[in-house]
Formats: sequence, structure tokens, C-alpha cells
Amino acid sequence: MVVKRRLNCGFDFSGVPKAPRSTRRKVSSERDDVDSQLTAFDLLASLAGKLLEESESSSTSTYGDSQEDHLVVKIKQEHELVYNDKPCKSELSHQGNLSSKSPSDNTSETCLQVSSLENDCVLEQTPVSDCKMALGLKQPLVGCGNKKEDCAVHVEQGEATNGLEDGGLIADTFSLKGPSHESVHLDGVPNGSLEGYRNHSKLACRDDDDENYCTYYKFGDKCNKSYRPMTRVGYRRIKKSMMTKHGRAVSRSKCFEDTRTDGCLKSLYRKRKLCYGYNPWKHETVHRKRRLSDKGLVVTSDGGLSSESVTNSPQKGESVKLSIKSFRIPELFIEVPETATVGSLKRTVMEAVTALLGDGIRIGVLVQGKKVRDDTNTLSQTGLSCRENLDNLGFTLEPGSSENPVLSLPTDSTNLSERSAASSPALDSIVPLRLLHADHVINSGTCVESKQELVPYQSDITADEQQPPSSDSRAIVPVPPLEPEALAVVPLNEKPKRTEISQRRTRRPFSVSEVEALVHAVEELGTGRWRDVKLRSFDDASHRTYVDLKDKWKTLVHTASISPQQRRGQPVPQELLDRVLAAHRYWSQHQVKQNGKHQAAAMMVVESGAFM
DNA sequence: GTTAGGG
DNA sequence: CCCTAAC
Repeated sequence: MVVKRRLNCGFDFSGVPKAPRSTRRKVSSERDDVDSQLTAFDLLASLAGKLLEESESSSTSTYGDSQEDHLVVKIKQEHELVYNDKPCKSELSHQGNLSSKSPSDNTSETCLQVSSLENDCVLEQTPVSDCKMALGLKQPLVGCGNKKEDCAVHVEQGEATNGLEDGGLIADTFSLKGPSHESVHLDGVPNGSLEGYRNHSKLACRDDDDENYCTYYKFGDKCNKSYRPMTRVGYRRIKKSMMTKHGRAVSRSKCFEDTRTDGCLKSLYRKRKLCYGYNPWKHETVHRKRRLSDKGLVVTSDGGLSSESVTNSPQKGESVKLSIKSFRIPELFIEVPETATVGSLKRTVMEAVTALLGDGIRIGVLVQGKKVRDDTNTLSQTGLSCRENLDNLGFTLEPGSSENPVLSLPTDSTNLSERSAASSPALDSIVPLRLLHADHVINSGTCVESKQELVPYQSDITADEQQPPSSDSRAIVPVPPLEPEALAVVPLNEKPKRTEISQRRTRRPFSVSEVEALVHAVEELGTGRWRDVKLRSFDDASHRTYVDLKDKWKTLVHTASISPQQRRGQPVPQELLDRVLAAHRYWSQHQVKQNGKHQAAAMMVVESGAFM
């Protein structure tokens, strides 16, 4: 007999045989999990289409060169054709302006991710803190294009609310996450097909099951001409091959992705940091969203701090001249209602940025990739007296208070995902905006490429905020493996309590379109063929196992059975719920005669009149 | 490996 | 979403 491992269970059910499954009827009041979120988001849809075309036709253009200060708009969207077997997905990335909006329809909820907000700024014999101060003054730092020579001073007064659009604050990456933003595949994107759009921009792809971000770069002329997939580029494929059909094994074999020698535990640990330390706010949002609004736009800005260029010219001996071309602002977490105006979005982002900076951040200094801890040493003592060494100078953004950076974060060892998944009140009270990483690097240097080569797994943690260098920048110094201190922001107590190999997957609310696909499949296939449902309608969604689909159906039936007032979460269209009930009713009666499925389905239509 | 149901 | 039992 299997011994129940659960400890918090008052009673050990292990000895209690379950009834035959055919008679096991669920009676428990299942928590309403139907708060499906992340339904379709069509903002920028038209742009997406356009960009898709362009991306297909342009491969080596230098388009991106002249537009580096534009937003990089990454759109992932899934269009589901109800009667198609499989959803049709499109994804693309592009540099563009947020203002190039497109018709947004209702489709629902959306996750908008601002990967970074970037400001060009130059420190010229200026203490970093001054720049920081400037950043905190609600003064958008006006970008200066890609000619660093033109960037002498870039702290200019700007309209606080116009930052995004007017270049005051430059968000270099927007990810608009559609219903199934998770199912992003670079596989289908020919290498370099989007090249023209990001000469120095990143393409971050979110990998399904593990919330990994793999990041691709196109570097400027100074370095490499082509995309350099991160070392883990093959990960997805490898992973896939290792997955069981239903994907469940993945969560238990995550360590294989580790290409280093750290071993499985360490890998898992890193992974955990990535998944849960890195993005706890995502979970946080879920709950806050649930609490605050029915329809909300989740704006997540995650980014780092990085510089695109540093110029230095030793003047009169000791003087050091630094130019930090840009700051990337670490992860922000913002929530605005779907009905909010673009202007208010801008304001919100602005406030968030300001608050973030105002919260206080520290700057770390890296020399030759090593952190310089002694603040009392002079630069020359630190070895920064010569130009060559300056090239190896880097900066990191670190949480402001060195003592306990994570003010509001609980310090127990329960990992964040669990906490947030449990709607921890403590988490709920967290200011929705916080510096998450300190491993964002501003640096100067010479070879961007080596950054990846030397620090392959940095992408694990900061993939989405890795900073692509501008084409003419001096590029980025190789950054050493992250220092523990540098990323101690979130996981104060890093040792996860549960050392087990297993790690709960992150919750992935079903989008309306997914629900629709599910309903449609079940209408045709019935409720006992989840594997078929999976293969039929969710074959591409590697993060949806047939068990997930079954579970979702379960909750859908429950949701449909209760009054609308009792429902929580993102509303599922009543029409869909009706279909759920109808299909459920039908298949409850007809599950025996499984032989003539299609006939049954056809009959079902006739009988219920609710389908199709 | 799938399915059904409880946790 | 996880876990387990029963297929």
C-alpha cells in the first residue's frame, strides 16, 4: 500500500479504498477554479498581422538599427477557430510603438508584459546615485537613439504620462500575452526570420512547461551577425522528447535542462528561482486581480538594468568618464483595468517606475565580472584606472535596502509559488511593485556574445530582461554567474522547504478560447476520451495535459452548475457554459454506447440543440 | 499509459 | 494542479 506522504492531512486515507471509479462521483465542493484568465487579447492584433507579414519577408534588413528606441512589441496570440481541429497561433515580435494600437476587442483578459523600461542616460563623472536620483524624479529620461555620441545628457524633463509613447521612457519589449501565450514556439520561427526587427533586440520566448524564458539575441555588427541561441536553445526539443505524452513527467525531470555540472538539485533550485522567485508577481497578480477587478489588464514589467554602451575616455589622468546608455528597470508589477485608457496605462507605468526607483535601489559594481564589495577603495585601487579595465566594468541593480530587501515578503522558506498559490494574505498585501532582481547588469565591455557563452544559465533567471546591446554600443561585458547576493531579492531564504524533486506547476488559467476548444472537443468526443481531446485540440499546448483538460472540464461543469453569482474568476461566457452542461448531460447518458461516437455527437446536436 | 475521482 | 487507484 502506498503510504500517503501528505503530512497536513488529518487523516490517512491510504487505507481507505476508493470506490470503483465508475461509481466515484464527485461530491466535494470544488473550489471554483474557473477563474479563467488570460483570454484573448487583441490589442495590437492588426499590428501583429502586419508584422508577421513583414517578418516573413524580411530577414536581413537593418530595420532594427534605426529603431532601437522603439518599443519592441511582442505579440503572441492565439486565434482559435472554433471548428478547426487545432487552434491557429501566431506569434511575432516586433519593434514598434505602443501607440500603434489596434482594435482591441473584448476577447478578454490579457497579460501585458513590459519586459523592460529603458532609459538612456549618461553618467559623466557622475555618481551612479545621481543618476538614480534623476531617475526617481519622475523625469523621463529621453532616449537618444543609437548614436551614443549624441547622448551626452539625457536626463530631460518630460511629460510623465507620455513616457512610453514619446520616448521618455522606452519600453523595449512589450509582450502581449494572449490566451495561450505560454505556448510560444520558436521552433516555427525560422532562425533569423525576425532578424530585421531586432538587430539589437531580444526575442524572448517563453517556454511552456517550465516558465523558462529562452532568449535569442541578434547582436549588432560589433559582435555577431546572427542569432545566438542561448545555450539552452535545444532545451525545448530535448524536453519534449523526454516528456511523457501527457507531459506529467516533465515536472519531475527538470534537472536535465541543466547543462552545467551543478547537478539536479541545484538546477531545480535555479529553476525554482526562475519560476517562482523570478516571477512571483505573476502569481500575485492572479490573486490581486481576482480581488480587485473582474477584468483586468495585468501589466508586468520585468526587465533588468543594463547598459547599452559605456564610453570611457580617461581624461587628465584619474578622471573616469562613464556612459551608461540605458537602464533597464527590473520587474514591475502593475495592474490596470481593461477599460483603462492608454494614457492611464502610461501613467501607471510611470508611477510604477518612479515608485520602483524611489523605493531605493543599490548599485553593484562588477569589475572583470567580479563584484566589488569594498566601497572605500578607489577606482584605481579597484583596478579601474585604465581603459581596458573600464571595459570590464559593470553595474548591477540591487535591492535598495541591503538589510532586508524584501520588506513585504515573508521570510519563511515556503516558496513563493506556493504562497501565492495559496493566496497568502501576506502576499496579497505586498506592494504590487517591487524590484525583483538585482542581477541586472549595466556593463561596459567588449563582447556581448561571450556573455552568453560564459554565463549560459543566466538566461534562466534573467532571460527576459537580458539586454540586447545596441549595434554600436560597446557591448556588454561577460557577466559572471550571478552572485547569490545579487538575486537574493525574492528568495530571502533560498533553501526551499520542499526539497523533493517534484514541483508544482504554475497555475495556468484557461483562456476563453481554450475553454471553447475544450468544449468543442468534448462535444464531439465525449467526456471519457481526454487523451483524444488533448490530441485533437490541445496538441500544441504542451502545458495542457489531458489530465488538465479533464480537470478543466470538471470545473467547467461545476461552474456551469452553479449560479453566476457564485462564480469567480474570469467569467466564462454563458454560451460556453450552456454547451458544457449540454454536453455533460448528453455524455452522461450516452457514455456507454461509445461505439458510434460521431453518430452520437450528431445525435447529441439534434437532441440538445445546444451545440454547434 | 489512460481514466476517474478525491485532495 | 497533484495524487492515486483502477484499468
